[in-house]
Amino acid sequence: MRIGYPCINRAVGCSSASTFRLRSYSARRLADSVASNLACLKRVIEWNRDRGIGFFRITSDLVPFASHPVCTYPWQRRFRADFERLGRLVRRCRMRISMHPDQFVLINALDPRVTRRSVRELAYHARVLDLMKLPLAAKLQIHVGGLYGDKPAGIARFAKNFRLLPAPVRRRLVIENDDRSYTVSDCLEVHRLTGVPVLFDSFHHALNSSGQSLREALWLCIRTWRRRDGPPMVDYSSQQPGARRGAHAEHVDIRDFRRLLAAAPSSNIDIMLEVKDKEQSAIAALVSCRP
DNA sequence: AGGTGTCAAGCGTCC
DNA sequence: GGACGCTTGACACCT
Repeated sequence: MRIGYPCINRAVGCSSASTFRLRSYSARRLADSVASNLACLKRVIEWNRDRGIGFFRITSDLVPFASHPVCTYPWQRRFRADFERLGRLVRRCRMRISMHPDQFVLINALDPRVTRRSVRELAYHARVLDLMKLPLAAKLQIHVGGLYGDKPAGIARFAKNFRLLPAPVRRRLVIENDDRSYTVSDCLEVHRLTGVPVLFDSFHHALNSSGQSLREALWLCIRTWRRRDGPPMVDYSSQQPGARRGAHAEHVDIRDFRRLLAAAPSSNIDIMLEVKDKEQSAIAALVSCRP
């Protein structure tokens, strides 16, 4: 089992997500940002490796505006060697990598222009993982998408558009149950139609349940992962006491976290802690698992 | 140097 | 119809 955290490391003292405003776009600005982001990403991966953290989500801001028409800079060619070096580092320490394109990415949008932009954005994410030469176990996780007042139609549209995705995207894509629209059962239906693995989010399941117990939902999702997809990924977070329902906790609640571990059928899963203090909670969770 | 309004993209919810 | 939240953090302009 590997434990990880998303995107930002507050301890290492640099950011791999530095960006700028669209108005300030220039080839120079982009190249400088990417160079600085990649240098920081290397430091973060080494930081994780040295502390036994084997799972990490790379920020979508690694290459700012990568899928925007304004970005004509050949960043893939310019930074090819840097991506390859990073990929070698990741593979050497057997680290698991994921990415999570943000809420604007909708495979099942009603507006075909939105879907088109989403595919471009997904292609950028897949390109990053491909440039690093990471195995297919390095995944892109998204939600099923918009509801538009008709869930069965939303699921059908996802399944239809999934088949049209470029292969580099399709083979890395996984879907995650979300906190208000598509439940674990809905995601399992999408899996039945498309074969796409389901990433179980324990907090979202608690907020937007389809009736299964934690254990049952976890097992059902785990079964959707094939060997080539790598160990099933799971997102974990908990409610911040006193905050808005759905607000992520400041720090991991170790007792709650252990409930998730106890529900798992084996240790062959990778768990991402979506907690505000990021690497600190990952370390705390790791320590709690040690005998 | 420090304060703060605002930032590419879309949905659903609440007012 | 508009503000807000979503993995929010940090950019960029203001004083």
